[in-house]
Amino acid sequence: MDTEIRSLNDATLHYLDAIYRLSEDGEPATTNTIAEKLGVTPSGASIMLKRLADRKLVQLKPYKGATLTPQGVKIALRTIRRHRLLEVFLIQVMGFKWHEVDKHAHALETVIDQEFEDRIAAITGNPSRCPHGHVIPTRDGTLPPVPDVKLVACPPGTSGVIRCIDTDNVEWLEYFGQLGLMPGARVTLKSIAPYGGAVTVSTPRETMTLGLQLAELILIEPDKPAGPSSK
Amino acid sequence: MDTEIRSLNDATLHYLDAIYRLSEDGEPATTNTIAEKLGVTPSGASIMLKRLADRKLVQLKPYKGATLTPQGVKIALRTIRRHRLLEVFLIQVMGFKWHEVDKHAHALETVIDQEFEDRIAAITGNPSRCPHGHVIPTRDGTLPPVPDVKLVACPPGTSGVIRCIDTDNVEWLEYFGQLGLMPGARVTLKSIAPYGGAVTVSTPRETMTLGLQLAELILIEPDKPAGPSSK
DNA sequence: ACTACAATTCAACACCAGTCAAACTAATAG
DNA sequence: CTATTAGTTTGACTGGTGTTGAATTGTAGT
Repeated sequence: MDTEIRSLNDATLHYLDAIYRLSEDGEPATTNTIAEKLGVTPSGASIMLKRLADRKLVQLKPYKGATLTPQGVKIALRTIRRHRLLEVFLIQVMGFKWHEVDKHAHALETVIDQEFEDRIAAITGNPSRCPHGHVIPTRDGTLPPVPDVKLVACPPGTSGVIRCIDTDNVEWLEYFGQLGLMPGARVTLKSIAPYGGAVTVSTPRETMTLGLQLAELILIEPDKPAGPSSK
Repeated sequence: MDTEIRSLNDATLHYLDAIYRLSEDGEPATTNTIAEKLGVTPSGASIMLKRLADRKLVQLKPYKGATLTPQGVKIALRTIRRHRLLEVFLIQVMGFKWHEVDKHAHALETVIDQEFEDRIAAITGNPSRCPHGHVIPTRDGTLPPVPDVKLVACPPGTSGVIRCIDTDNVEWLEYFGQLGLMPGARVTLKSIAPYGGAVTVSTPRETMTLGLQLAELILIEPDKPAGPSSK
């Protein structure tokens, strides 16, 4: 192994993690959003970003935001792998609820070592996704692509299987859980009211209505059409 | 709960832990031994001790060593509880070997919270001792007394059950494990050669000879004499 | 009582991660 | 094209934990 030994302390890892997640959409992560996510002031984040840039972990365009360097990505993915494996472990082995695991995983992700990571992976059966459905990076630092699509981007009538509930908000997760909307559940999109209106979805058991903000968090794998029907 | 919130960071907890363990014999912990245990220079430890004294966590007699205040003891015992519970968990649930768990427990002991501690305690069945036999402090911060005595302090011929292997030395633990000398095992003290010589002990399976340094680490609960034989 | 030595503390400094308040962009509105 | 403003950076400082090296203290030996 190599990309390891240089003072990768807690703070550094949390910054890289945050930057990675904020720039998943392709846009650089801004100082403000990073600061908010980490609970520090923008000035603090700004200083820290400069330090990370000095260490070649992020590429910094002043006043424009930060993106990770390949080095930074590698380290971030390792932390994210540990976070997500820990989440699986905390539910499978320790009996936590799916809305409780994020904070524990966050605390643990920077203190476990490779040996511990490997052990968790083995015990949990090398899962490919975390309990919320996020893909777990592989040990060698790659992130397998997935066919997930936003439920609300599908035409009404679409059915499929939920693959991910894309949030770490505790209350929302608990709510989704109560509704039975979690990875593995079958859903059908009934309708989307226009202009940010309510979204109606049904599971085999019930039909329910969600605000768009929540509905947008649902990622599904749509059913394959029965045959090779074109058009 | 109360004794909690004031910046009890990593370093503080590790110091209190170290001081507690070094002063278990009644003697104050010296600056040098603390420094050595924590891997810092004596000057660093000295400074830190003063700070801990300012916070009323240790009582400091300059040039003479440090002992914990009741406050400090309480916090130290909580950390030690977490450490030892983690050790049990790491073996029982995660399948680590008994000589591997100390370092992992050390890394984790300062980051888990009360909820996590309670969960581990529940999963492991509220054990009263760690895998090496050290007593686990109770949740309310008391340390139940135990009847352990040093094997080498017993007269030759004494039989009993090993209750504790009192070291965290990885190699030694591994060696003890290979010999089957671990808590729960029956042993009989055969002989102790004078002037720090070899100690011969036997288990139901075999007879073996240990250096005094190792033999001193074995704590047993001697068999009760068959009846109320006086003398 | 004096000396020698080890243990300890002190002084000065360094590093990291943060704060607040002030200065500075970059983009937008008029 | 300037004025405003939201977002960002800088400067000066703080708190926490360390280091090195010099000064100090305690203790044991003669």
